[in-house]
Amino acid sequence: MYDETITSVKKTRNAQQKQQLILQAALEVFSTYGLQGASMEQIAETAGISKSNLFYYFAGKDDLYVAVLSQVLTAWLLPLNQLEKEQDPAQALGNYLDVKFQLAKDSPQASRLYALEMMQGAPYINTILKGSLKKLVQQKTAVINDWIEQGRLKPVSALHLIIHIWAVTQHYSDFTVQTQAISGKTLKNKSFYQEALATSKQLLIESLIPTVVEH
Amino acid sequence: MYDETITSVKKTRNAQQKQQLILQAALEVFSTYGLQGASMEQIAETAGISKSNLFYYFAGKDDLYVAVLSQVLTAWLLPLNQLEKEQDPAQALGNYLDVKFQLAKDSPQASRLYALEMMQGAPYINTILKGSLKKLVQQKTAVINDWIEQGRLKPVSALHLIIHIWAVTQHYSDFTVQTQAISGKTLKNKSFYQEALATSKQLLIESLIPTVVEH
DNA sequence: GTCTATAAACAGATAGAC
DNA sequence: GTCTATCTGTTTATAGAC
Repeated sequence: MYDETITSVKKTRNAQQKQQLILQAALEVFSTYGLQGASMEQIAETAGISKSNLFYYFAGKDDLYVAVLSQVLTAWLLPLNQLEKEQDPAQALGNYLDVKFQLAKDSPQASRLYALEMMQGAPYINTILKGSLKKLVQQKTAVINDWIEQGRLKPVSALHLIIHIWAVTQHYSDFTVQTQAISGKTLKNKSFYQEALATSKQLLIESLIPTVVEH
Repeated sequence: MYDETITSVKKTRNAQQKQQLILQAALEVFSTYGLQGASMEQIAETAGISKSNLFYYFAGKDDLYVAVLSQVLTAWLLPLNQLEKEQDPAQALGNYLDVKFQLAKDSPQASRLYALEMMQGAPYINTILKGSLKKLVQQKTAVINDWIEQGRLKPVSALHLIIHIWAVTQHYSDFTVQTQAISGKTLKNKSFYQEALATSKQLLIESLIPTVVEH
């Protein structure tokens, strides 16, 4: 009886660990070759298991893809939740840029997978985009517009400001090869990282902070 | 004799037209599914010809891909050449943004193909990036730095400014689905196009134009 | 849970008739 | 130049032994 319990707990733990192992391997392969370009064999190999064993854990290629994509999507959209109108605009937006740049540097695979899914028309997450993401963006553009009305931020299109932040962070992550080719550096280089982040803050945030006029 | 000449001219013309037709179809399919995800069958189908006929015009999948990619690469990097230090900074940079936004709107497939190639490590054009693109960027960062030294532009990292412009234009093109999902609009919508472009100019260019101080 | 073997479909590419 | 037929390898997915 004791043994059974212990064994079953162990198995559950192993199963969960193995699932995470598979998801990690799948992220690696899917983010490199895309959904169509990736093969289950390659994913199994990367995870260090057999192909048929992989099919034991996930019913099919699509199932596995959706599982990986869901994880990425959550991590990707979470940081925007932090923006609140009670905060100082420069601080809040600066913090958001910080977090997004961190993600761009530390999770290039997640970034690429997200981009690949978007570029193929987001067939698996279109409903989520039109649902919770749209709602989230509406809330946060309201926050930014609030700042503008209070004179704490210069007039700017809130929607396009958010898009610009997404564009830049996504680009530094997804176009590493191009950046590396023309500059020899990537976000992994500390001074390059600081320079990129500083330029983003200068252009996308500081330029929007009203200059206090003394009387 | 007359007939032969006419026939051969016709055939040449047809062959060229057909090659262009194939390249167009290939761009469509490659940009949607990526190199690995695309199939020669699908490309042939899109072009309205048989698979074996496609193999008559292009030796293999890679050959066709490189042909398409070369066309895109040329169109993609050409506009940057226009930047010259004799120009007015606001005008020159504004014009560059105009052209890049036009491309983003009118050539979403080329944009996507370029992005896909980058995201997969640019295996087919890495040498070009490290060669002529790097050289081009060095020339143009020099132009921007010249403007800054002359006090015609506020201090900013020239390299990262260029990267920011690339990031934004690429994003509006490649992430159309996301933009559409959250706003209901794309660059095809005139007012949305104007708003996006205006915001980019505000953040990436106008914020860098020195305010003339009267004495 | 994990393996070997294999089915079934599909992909890139070629041969050869017309 | 274009077609049909086909070869060859790869891919998703399953059956069944252990």
